[in-house]
Amino acid sequence: MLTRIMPSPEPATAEQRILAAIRAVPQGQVASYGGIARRVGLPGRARLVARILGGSDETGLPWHRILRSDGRIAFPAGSPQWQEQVCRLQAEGVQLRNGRVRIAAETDNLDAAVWGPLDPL
DNA sequence: AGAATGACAGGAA
DNA sequence: GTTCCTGCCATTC
Repeated sequence: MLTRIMPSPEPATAEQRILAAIRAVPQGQVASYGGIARRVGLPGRARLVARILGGSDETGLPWHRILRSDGRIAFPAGSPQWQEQVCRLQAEGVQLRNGRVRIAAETDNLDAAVWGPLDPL
């Protein structure tokens, strides 16, 4: 049989891969929209990640661990969603300062700070 | 088909 | 350090 053929490196749709990458972010850790996009082989599609995230109603999806590239929460400061995200992050021990994640001085890269040396970003 | 919009990113001021 | 402006992609009017 030729069943062993698995030509496509990406098993699912872009949406599937993106959601999977988001689910993979461990508790107490965060990642950026652009970083997620890169991890699933979609460089430059940060806004697509945002759209998928907002469109998904999946429960248990760690949407609150996804931040902007500068570590700032994407929602308008003070909005209900913003406050919700702040609460969830703090509950996981993420240090925030004015709705912005405090990043270790050593790593200026948000994703590297938390995801560690997984792969080059 | 062209214009506007959005849970973005990066560089300039 | 911050704010502002421009570039990008995909979707919706």
